[in-house]
Amino acid sequence: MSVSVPKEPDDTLTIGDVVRRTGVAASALHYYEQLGLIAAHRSAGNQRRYPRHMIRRISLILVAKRLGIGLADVREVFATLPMETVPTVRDWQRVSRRWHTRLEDRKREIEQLERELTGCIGCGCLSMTVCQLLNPEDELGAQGPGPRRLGLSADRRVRQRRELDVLQ
Amino acid sequence: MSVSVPKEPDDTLTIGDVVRRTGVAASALHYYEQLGLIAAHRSAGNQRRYPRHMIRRISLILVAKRLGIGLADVREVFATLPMETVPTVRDWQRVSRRWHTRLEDRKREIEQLERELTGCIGCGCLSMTVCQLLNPEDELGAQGPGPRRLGLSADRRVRQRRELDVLQ
DNA sequence: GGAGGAGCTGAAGTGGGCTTGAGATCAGGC
DNA sequence: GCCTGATCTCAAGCCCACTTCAGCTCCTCC
Repeated sequence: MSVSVPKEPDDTLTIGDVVRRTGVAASALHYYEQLGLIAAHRSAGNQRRYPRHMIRRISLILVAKRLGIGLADVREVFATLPMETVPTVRDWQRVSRRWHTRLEDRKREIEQLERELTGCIGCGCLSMTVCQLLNPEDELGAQGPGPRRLGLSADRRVRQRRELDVLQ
Repeated sequence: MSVSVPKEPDDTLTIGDVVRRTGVAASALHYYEQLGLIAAHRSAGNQRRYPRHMIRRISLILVAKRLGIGLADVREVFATLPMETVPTVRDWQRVSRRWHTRLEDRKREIEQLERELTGCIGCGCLSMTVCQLLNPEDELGAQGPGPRRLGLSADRRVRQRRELDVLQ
């Protein structure tokens, strides 16, 4: 805003520049701005002018997407990062460690599923004897009226949390 | 339909039974039916009556969900399974192997990300020297006008399909 | 035979992460 | 000064996997 640094033309990027450099569509950038994930100064004619370091924020958003992290969560993390300046190495380490943990959780989840699935291939699960994946109806029925569910709720995000609950 | 087996009351399940046994909401079952993933006979009063083996299909849908597989893909796989009878061990092995492959792909993806992220934590990426994750703008800029993107497509589903395309 | 819970249909709503469209303004090269 | 392409805003639309709702019928038990 009232930064004393004079804005030279090379100092900032137009939205088109950012689109070309990141591959993120202008409409997505608008959307991220709406969510408060990124910000831009405006030209005299009300056009967005991005400081160069904003590219890094956008890169982080893209990383988060690859990690399967929702924008709401990204927002939370970004709330701790400076919007007007380049984040420090410490900032980045904090974020990347946090996301690394997430990643490991997801990996553990997948490995669990993999074990179950591998077991199933071997055991010929359709006989429904000891399969963990295809929870047999008969056992369910035999367990009485208590609703022993398969433990999978509707929403993906909720589901992931549940599985984490189970695994930890 | 014109199956000669007499329908004894115990032979089929009401939608409520299925809900209790699988934990899947009735509305979701309606939806799956709409998509052709499951089917039910109807009572004289137009109520759904599920053959017992339909529980297995539903279990498979739940497994697919845990694997992050979309219903469209499930549908594709289900097209090769018998709707009116219990699938064979071979059928199940085919499906589970297919999904197992998927799972491994996803795991490899995560491991790749993990490596990148770990590397980044160590290298202090904010200096933007050799980071694979935070693709430095300067390098991009130095590479000339060619749109060297970050290589991350918009949609998760599209991305998954892309990966399949690449891997198969 | 009556009460009340279970089930039916079709349409609309939800949420995340955007895209598309309309209609207008801005920026920069000739 | 003009033309063209870039950009602006706001609203609406889209896809997926469901859920919710309204208004009605069915089934079971007493």
